[in-house]
Amino acid sequence: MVAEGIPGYRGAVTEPLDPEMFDPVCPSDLTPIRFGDKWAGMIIRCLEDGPRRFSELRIPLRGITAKVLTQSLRALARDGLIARTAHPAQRVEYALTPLGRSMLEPMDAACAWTREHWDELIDAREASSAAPSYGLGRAG
Amino acid sequence: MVAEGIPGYRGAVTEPLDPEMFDPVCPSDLTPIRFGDKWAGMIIRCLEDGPRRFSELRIPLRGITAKVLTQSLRALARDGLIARTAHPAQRVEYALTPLGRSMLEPMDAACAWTREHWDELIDAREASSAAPSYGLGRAG
DNA sequence: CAGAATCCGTAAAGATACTG
DNA sequence: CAGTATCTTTACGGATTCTG
Repeated sequence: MVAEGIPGYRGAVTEPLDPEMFDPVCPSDLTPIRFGDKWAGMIIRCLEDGPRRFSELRIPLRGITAKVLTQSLRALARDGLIARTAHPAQRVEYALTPLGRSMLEPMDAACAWTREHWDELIDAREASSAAPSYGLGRAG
Repeated sequence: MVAEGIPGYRGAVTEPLDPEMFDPVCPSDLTPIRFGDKWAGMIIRCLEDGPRRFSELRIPLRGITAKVLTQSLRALARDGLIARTAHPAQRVEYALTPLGRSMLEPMDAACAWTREHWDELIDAREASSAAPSYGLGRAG
């Protein structure tokens, strides 16, 4: 298809984009690499080694307020990624569900990618901050 | 170590969380599964099959304004994930760089996870909307 | 301790009009 | 076509105070 190409077009000849490719409100498309809110990933990571208490979570999540932490925990619980358990005496714990734990795999893949390409990312940023043309290219 | 455990604690005995585990401003920790802004992932996905024009990108990105698309494209270019090329006659194309293309791998992993667990996610949401207790558990 | 309720500032996003 | 400029709206997160 599109065998003839487009007049004057020298790039790759590709199919037009599907206008509905992001239409169904489906996270597998909508959030290709963006699960949850700002804190979700970090919370999941904090629960990796076992259940944690509310106050315990606030330590590495530097400066997160109780409100925001509560909101994030609730959102994760709503999606079945974590479970809340109230023990006697003001003790509440949060733990990964099997579903939540399974999320560690794609998370690790994302972290590995960032580590692998960290230098390239830094270099790109430095290059673009040096030249305020942020990578504007001109085709001759 | 923590061999004795915590008095009255019946869960898993785990090391305390490292207070500095998210301290270095390093995306590999900070953004375990959250690259870029709201649109970054979708833009990367749109460029998977080859270069695309500005207007072309606006189609599947339903309703994105020129301003927001410009901002997102600029941010991606700044990080070296996409390249901008201005062809003659008001024709500007955006294409994945090798670095940007390499991001498709972790993105695919994330998408695959979501597809695999889609039903569980839906079920969890329905269960929590049915019972407004959003998964509050009580330990006996 | 584990939140809930309220107020507030910023920043992201959207609408609209305009430009080379 | 590919943006820019400006204004308005909204969402997000933070600070503070209060409660069982």
